[in-house]
Amino acid sequence: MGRGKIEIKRIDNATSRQVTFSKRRSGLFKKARELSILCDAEVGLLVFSSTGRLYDFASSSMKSIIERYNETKEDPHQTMNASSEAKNIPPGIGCG
Amino acid sequence: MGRGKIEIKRIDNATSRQVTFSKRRSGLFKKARELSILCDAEVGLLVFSSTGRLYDFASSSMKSIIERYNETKEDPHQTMNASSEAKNIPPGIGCG
DNA sequence: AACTATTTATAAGA
DNA sequence: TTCTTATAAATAGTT
Repeated sequence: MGRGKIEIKRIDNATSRQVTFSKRRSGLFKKARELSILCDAEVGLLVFSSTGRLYDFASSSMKSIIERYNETKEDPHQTMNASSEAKNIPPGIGCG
Repeated sequence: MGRGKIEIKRIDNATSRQVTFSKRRSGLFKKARELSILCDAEVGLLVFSSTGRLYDFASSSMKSIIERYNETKEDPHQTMNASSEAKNIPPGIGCG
């Protein structure tokens, strides 16, 4: 979205990269917040800039979200999950 | 962005909420990935739907991102951080 | 930091 | 739930 289309590849110019990081980070966090509110979802977002600074957002508390993540990973049964690492079939959807 | 503007508040209708969740989740993950590539950032995103399903994205490995997060929280010195929970002053920006 | 021309995302609807 | 379309938002390049 902008004056021109861009390729999704690392921005070489450090200044442009910093400016884009600032703009897109802002947009990403806004959307993470909106998703959590609109859809009643629990969202945790962690971003480390290339200079090592941390930016985070958590709809509840990051600690509880990470704990829930770890529990879900240990016990995939409790709620079933569809992570990008362990693809699976949604429970009760399309399995009538 | 759509046929009409919407308020950012929980969507009551369960079906609409599910549809919106699906669309926006997709957009959020796409942008998380783009930010990590364009700006050479380390990004971790955790989303639990209201039905308890987990969706995640990690530009490297979620484990390492969580560890880095915990380390940064324990030792705010190593790189300084600007989390939403602990506001602070950006190092070397706007300071003289 | 502000400004817009454009590209994207997406709310409704089919 | 996938596809389409009108419109709202995000943002790339510029100032």
